[in-house]
Amino acid sequence: MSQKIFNTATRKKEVFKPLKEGAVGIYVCGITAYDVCHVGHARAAVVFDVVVRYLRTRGYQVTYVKNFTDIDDKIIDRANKEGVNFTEISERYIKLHNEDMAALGVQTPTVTPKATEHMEEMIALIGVLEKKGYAYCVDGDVYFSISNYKQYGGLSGRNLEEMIAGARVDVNDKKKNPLDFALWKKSKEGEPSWGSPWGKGRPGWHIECSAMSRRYLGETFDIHGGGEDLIFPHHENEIAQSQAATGKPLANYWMHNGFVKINSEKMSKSLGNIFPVREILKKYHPEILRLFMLQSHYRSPVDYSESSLAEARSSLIRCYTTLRLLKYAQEKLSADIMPIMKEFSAEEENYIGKFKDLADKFDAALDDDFNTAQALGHVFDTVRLTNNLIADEKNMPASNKAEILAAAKKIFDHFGAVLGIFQNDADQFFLSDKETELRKRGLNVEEIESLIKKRQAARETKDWARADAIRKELARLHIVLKDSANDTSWIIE
RNA sequence: GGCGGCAUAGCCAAGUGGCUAAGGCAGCGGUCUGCAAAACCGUUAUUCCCCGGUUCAAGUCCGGGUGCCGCCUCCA
Repeated sequence: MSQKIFNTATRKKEVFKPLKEGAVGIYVCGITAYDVCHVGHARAAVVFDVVVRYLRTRGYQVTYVKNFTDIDDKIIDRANKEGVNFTEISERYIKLHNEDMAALGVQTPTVTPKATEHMEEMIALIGVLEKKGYAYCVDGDVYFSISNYKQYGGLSGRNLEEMIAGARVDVNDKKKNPLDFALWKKSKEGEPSWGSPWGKGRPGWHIECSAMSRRYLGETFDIHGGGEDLIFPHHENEIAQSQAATGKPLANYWMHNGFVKINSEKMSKSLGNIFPVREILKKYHPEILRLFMLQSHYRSPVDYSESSLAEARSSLIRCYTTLRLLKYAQEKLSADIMPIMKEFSAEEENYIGKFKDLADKFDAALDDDFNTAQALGHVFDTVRLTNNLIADEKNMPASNKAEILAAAKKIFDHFGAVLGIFQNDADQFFLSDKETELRKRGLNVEEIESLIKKRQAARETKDWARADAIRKELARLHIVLKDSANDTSWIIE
């Protein structure tokens, strides 16, 4: 089956055809480095991480470019507030961004260019636009002239009259048209600046993406992505700049991820509901956050709340419980001596066929515009099938069993590699989850363990009343016990 | 005011013309267990916001209505 992508430019799902057979160039707008990353950044990062991971498992050679805006008004503001150089701000937040992304299991893009390191390219590009009559300089500022670029508005589906009628664009006497946007901004006294043919200044926001995508991916590349808020004006402006300069399409497919809402409200500074990634990760395992986001389609809005993360946690625990059972079953088996290989029974063939079928369906879901929600449905079906298998395996010859378990493991590895989950050893996951939950609830491990020991002693003397009393006591702390032949394990719910 | 999106069970969420409307969470009944937990089996939407229409056939297409949301200003 072929890859399909919903293209914002046409508002349709299209069959993906890369410019170069077997290779994909993708550019995603990264962060402006002036504050720590929040859930919204995390979603965009995870969405495109999965896109790139999946395309790679499909055999594409992917060049993934994600930029850092490291010079911008907000960065300068912050630097002024703290009384430090702007580079100190941008470097600090780039570093924190990288830590957050690593924690989320987001793979590092192929190239992560910074705006300040591409001044020459930007200035050259502005020069071309000026020469071709698409840009004009007023008093040290350079603006892109919308009226000279007839296709303006193509991506967002707006026309000039409508936008002017919208009349919410800022008033600036220097601009010929209120929708014209800055390519180059004259610097004020004391502001960071770079020399240019138009005098000292710094680049406008949009030009960096045009310059850097061109440098690393060429004049036309396959996929351009970002958050849906970037459609207008950022991506519209990028298209105008790049296409006016080259006369060629900028990108063939435009992908935009939906927003993260917080308890059904828009996340915004004024509402004070910004959730930084690092705060969330103190309370939840990173894969929980990933799973939560991947359970919705990437273009839909997703509503972040404590309860939805708690639900995602239960779902992930379901998966890791099975992964752990699978691991134990395999370990137990490898300790046994392998008898001679037998033919598969009809029942065993049935398992193998079903696993194969689920793996195919998983890929088909991702082929269809990266439908991770549907793909996860198949992951959970695989969990159930694996549980069935583990319950059934007693009747199977060891060698056949080993083969089927290995097939199941391989499928989970594939799911995990694409979605960036199941990347922990199962026991490790439960350990880490337990630590997080204990910290969150301020519970003490020693106390719990000591109660469990007392209960164990009571059980040995068959003092069920006492054992149950302790179980009840722990249940009040949301601790659920699981008894096995000779010990008791526990988990926090 | 302009442009766009969404509305599916108690909650979250796939499905965009055709077999029994995925999956997760929560709940209930059962198997297992000293009791539990996990797992498994069964169960929880005669119906997809409302009203019309197209069609042999609609959650899925078209028209109208209602409600919610996003963008148009920096924003993932």
